Amino acid sequence: MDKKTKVLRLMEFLDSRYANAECSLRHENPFQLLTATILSAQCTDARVNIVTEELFRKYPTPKDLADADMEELCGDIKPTGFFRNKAKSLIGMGKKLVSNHGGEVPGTMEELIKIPGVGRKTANVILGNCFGRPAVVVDTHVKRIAFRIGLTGNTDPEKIEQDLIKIIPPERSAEWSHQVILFGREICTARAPKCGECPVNGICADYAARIKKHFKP
DNA sequence: CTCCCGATAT
DNA sequence: ATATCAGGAG
Repeated sequence: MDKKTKVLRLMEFLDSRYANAECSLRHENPFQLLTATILSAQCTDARVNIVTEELFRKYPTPKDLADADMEELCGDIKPTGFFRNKAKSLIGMGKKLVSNHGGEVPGTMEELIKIPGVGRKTANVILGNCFGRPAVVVDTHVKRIAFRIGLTGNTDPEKIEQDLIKIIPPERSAEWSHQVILFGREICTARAPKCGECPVNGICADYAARIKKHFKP
């Protein structure tokens, strides 16, 4: 089965199961989403949302983050893990927005990835959710699922992004990313994927390999 | 490539 | 006990 057929069937399933999928990081503006996304590295969205509830009250603007005390900010975000790296990133991000972008979140990939703590994944979250731009978000779930199904043979996130851009309709790429992430949390999990109850196991290269391995004549 | 790191599920 | 969670920097 070719990739385009797989993507078509996958999207059909995703639309039926996860209609109107939205960003699961709680936010009210681009600055808040950027903050939450930086915190979301190797951490569940649910935990980020717990932390940001208070964080957004304490640091409502980029300037507030720019002026934040390092030790205090570490304490504020500690439950999300990697807190020293993330605190440094958030302060650097605040300073960058104030000094280079008039306190606003920029809307291009080129500018976004120059911000401390922001790589292509985080940049695509912002472009897709705040600017309505085509954006395939290659996070741990998208990476795992694209590889399992056989939509890519690459393991490098940027190459996976390039592979997916060719086969996902641009106007739907942002929502597609959300849907795949929900699918990854619920069914196609990293540790023990629920292949038996997976509605799209028929298009999955990894599932086919598992079946073949278990079936020994 | 390694390091960063707390919380949760398995 | 260990793998994993909306990764990025050096």
